[in-house]
Amino acid sequence: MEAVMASEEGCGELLARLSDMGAVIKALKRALPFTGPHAGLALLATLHRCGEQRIGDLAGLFEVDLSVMSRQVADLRDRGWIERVPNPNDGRSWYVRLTPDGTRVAEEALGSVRRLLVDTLEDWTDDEVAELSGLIGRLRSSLDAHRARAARLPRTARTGTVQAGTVQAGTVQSTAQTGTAQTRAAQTVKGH
Amino acid sequence: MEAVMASEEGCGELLARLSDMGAVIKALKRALPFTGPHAGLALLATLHRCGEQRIGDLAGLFEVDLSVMSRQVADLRDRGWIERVPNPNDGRSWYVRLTPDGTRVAEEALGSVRRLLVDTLEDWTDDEVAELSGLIGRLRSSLDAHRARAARLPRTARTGTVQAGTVQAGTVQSTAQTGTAQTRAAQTVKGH
DNA sequence: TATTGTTATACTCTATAACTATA
DNA sequence: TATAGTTATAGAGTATAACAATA
Repeated sequence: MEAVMASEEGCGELLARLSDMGAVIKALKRALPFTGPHAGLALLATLHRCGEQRIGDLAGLFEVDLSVMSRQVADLRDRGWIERVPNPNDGRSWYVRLTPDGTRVAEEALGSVRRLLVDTLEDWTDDEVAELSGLIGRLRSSLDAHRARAARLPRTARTGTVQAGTVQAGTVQSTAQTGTAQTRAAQTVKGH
Repeated sequence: MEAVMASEEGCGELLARLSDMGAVIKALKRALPFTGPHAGLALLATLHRCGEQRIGDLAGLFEVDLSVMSRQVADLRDRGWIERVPNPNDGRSWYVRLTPDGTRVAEEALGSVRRLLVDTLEDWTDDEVAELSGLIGRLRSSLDAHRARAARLPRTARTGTVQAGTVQAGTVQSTAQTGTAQTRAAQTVKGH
């Protein structure tokens, strides 16, 4: 046993901290003056950050069932904050993107939380914040990679729903971070 | 503007990662073979780690309303995993602690997630895991401190419910980590 | 009068299953 | 036959408010 690998002790401590993290997220949500479903705000934020996405990919990104994302999208559409555009390459799927109204709402709400966070982290350096962001990002990558591994090897073949959505989620994040989003033109409709 | 303080850019990035963290937590919960309410497992874990606690303190620790914690405690009590003991110093409040059955359930479930985490973090060093744990813990401390600041200064006095619960939460965690938990003897009952 | 905890009620988020439409 | 998405339904989890008991 070398001392380098992640130990059960270390992971036990991390587990306890994940509970803290859940509490922090809850507290931030509560402090947020946002007139709408809070789950929807996270969706707006992602669309604002990463550009238009397919509903299934968004479901994978947020680790929720496709039906849940479908409902959230419908809700935000009713509020006029997002719109669906047909996928020219596949008549079954849709791309979802912010409307101008949705962009405004997203920017206002995000600005508000961001300022709250800046105030909260008054004694943090930007490097420390970036370090935390980086480690969380890596945690998610590790999780996705682990599930990809588990999906390749194990007990006979699976349908692949979960893994596909999840692995794609990581991809979406990465491309979005490097600015590749907002590709794919709109129309060429078909049915819908 | 020095370059050290936490910037809006850095906090915006962290915000996006918090969403990732929410997804990770959801995924871990789902992967968990636990026959019971998942919110309850977090509660068992805390009692196992920190020893007996008052219901109100647990509510603050998890950032939920007292009524929510009361219901969760009742549920776990119905399952025989926790029990309440009267607080000899205050007839209104109760301490909650694991039963032997609850201890077993908690250890089994926690061991399972811990092993999953060890597998997932196969390319992390123990130091990196500790670094992430530390930063998350500090994030929570900063949030609590910020709310304590906000509660001291602002718009007239408040009742203090939120702050009290929250600040105490931090205290509970710290003492527990240094092994001070499991203090306070049981009985001397009164009414109940 | 304030605080600890419980209970009733309602609302949000979520998953499962059955369905439609397209590939 | 498989996949993308929708809808119906049910189950967690949560907050608000009204309540009881103790400080």
